[in-house]
Amino acid sequence: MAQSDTVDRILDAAEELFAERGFSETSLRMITSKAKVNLAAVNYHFGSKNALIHAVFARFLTPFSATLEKAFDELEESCGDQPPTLNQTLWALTESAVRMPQRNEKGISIFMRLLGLAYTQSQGHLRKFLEQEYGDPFSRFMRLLKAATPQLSAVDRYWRIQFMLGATAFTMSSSDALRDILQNKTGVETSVQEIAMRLVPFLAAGMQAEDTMLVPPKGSKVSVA
Amino acid sequence: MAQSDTVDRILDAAEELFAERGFSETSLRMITSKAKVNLAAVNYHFGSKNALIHAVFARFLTPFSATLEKAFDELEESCGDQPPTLNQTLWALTESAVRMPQRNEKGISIFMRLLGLAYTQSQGHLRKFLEQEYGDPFSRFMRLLKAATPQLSAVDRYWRIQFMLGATAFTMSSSDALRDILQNKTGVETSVQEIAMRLVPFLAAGMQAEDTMLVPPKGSKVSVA
DNA sequence: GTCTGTTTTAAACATACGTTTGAAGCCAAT
DNA sequence: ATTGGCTTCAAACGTATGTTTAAAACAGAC
Repeated sequence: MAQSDTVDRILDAAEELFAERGFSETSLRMITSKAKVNLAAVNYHFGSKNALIHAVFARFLTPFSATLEKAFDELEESCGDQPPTLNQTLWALTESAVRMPQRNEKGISIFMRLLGLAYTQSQGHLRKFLEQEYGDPFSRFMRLLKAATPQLSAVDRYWRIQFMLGATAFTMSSSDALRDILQNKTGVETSVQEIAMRLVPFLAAGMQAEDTMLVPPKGSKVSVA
Repeated sequence: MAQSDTVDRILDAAEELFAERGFSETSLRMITSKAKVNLAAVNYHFGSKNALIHAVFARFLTPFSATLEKAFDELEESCGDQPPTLNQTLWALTESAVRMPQRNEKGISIFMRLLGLAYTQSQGHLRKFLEQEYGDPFSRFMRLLKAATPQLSAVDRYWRIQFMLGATAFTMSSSDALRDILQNKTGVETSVQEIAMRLVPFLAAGMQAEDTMLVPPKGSKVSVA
């Protein structure tokens, strides 16, 4: 609560509403009324709705990318001249995400959902903003992946990275809903940490799959182009 | 052009625009002007924008689910009393999708993107519509997956299916863009069929991953809850 | 206490949206 | 030629959006 800082109250409300409903589906009036501030406050403090969206991402992503860079530094150092393994790389990313200081109990899952939305909901301005602001740690992650999977051809690696991104972004972007469904069906509670721990082995196994299965089973009508 | 059927022209334009920009970000005015029909035509022929969205999905999904049911029938028959394997099940789905008669060269990739959007862009009405209309083949697919992965716990299977859906929907939904990137970087051409053939082994491997990796590598600070 | 710059407020603005209306157009059957 | 049922059309409706305005409230410095 503190001294009722308007800017933070707006960011908190926006973060939550964006995650629940998406960007275009969330109006400034929803945000300001949830934040209990005047409608004009958003344009006064941020300039525009798009700038507010950027600010929501920056508030999480700036400290996160710093944490991630540090984790990669440590990892590479501890490996000496050997490149880190695939598992180590994926875990470094996962831990950096999970261990981020969280504003509230929902914390990380809200942000995962936002990242997923950023990817799927093709808001040009957001894509450009993220690329420009946080392209470096992303490229570094890509370089680590390349070193960790030397057995893959460039084309194979390219596609499998897309598959990984997809599984992650998609799952995280609806993780709340998915968790609720599972909760209702089986009574099992699932934390974001647990999802991540299930996701990593899945991704690692897929990434390292033998492509002997590339040939369809006999009788299949799909032909190799 | 045939006899300039307004309904089809609207469906074509809507399908393409929805896939490009999402549902809320596509206005009826964009659709009708792309389709070169009057604005009121949508409400006249479909009743509402939501009903138009449903119609776009139904036009593809109805024949597809019929094809898929047939493919599952054949598969189960050819297997006798043995349940189909994971690979067979995934291939049956893939082939049904790939072999659908396509209206144009983009065909399937447009529709994959729409399916991805339907999942992420949480449009309540769409979710309800799809569940109600096409829940049966989906449940059947789930049952086949369950029979093909008896070694997995229900919870593991649940999450891994989500990961599969994610990798698929995400990759396919942006496959055009991804293909172009790869084309520019390496000069390699990739068809949707080829993507599918790379995807299936990835999914199968992830699905069947040993979960011994569930324990983080030593030195990790992530604890099992 | 007055002044100065910042923040908040209520109101309005301009624009875009989905939807509705009622007249006009069309085309086959009478 | 006239009727009757679809279909198209231009125009308008009501509502919601992001943004701007100008006055009011506030805070700290002098």
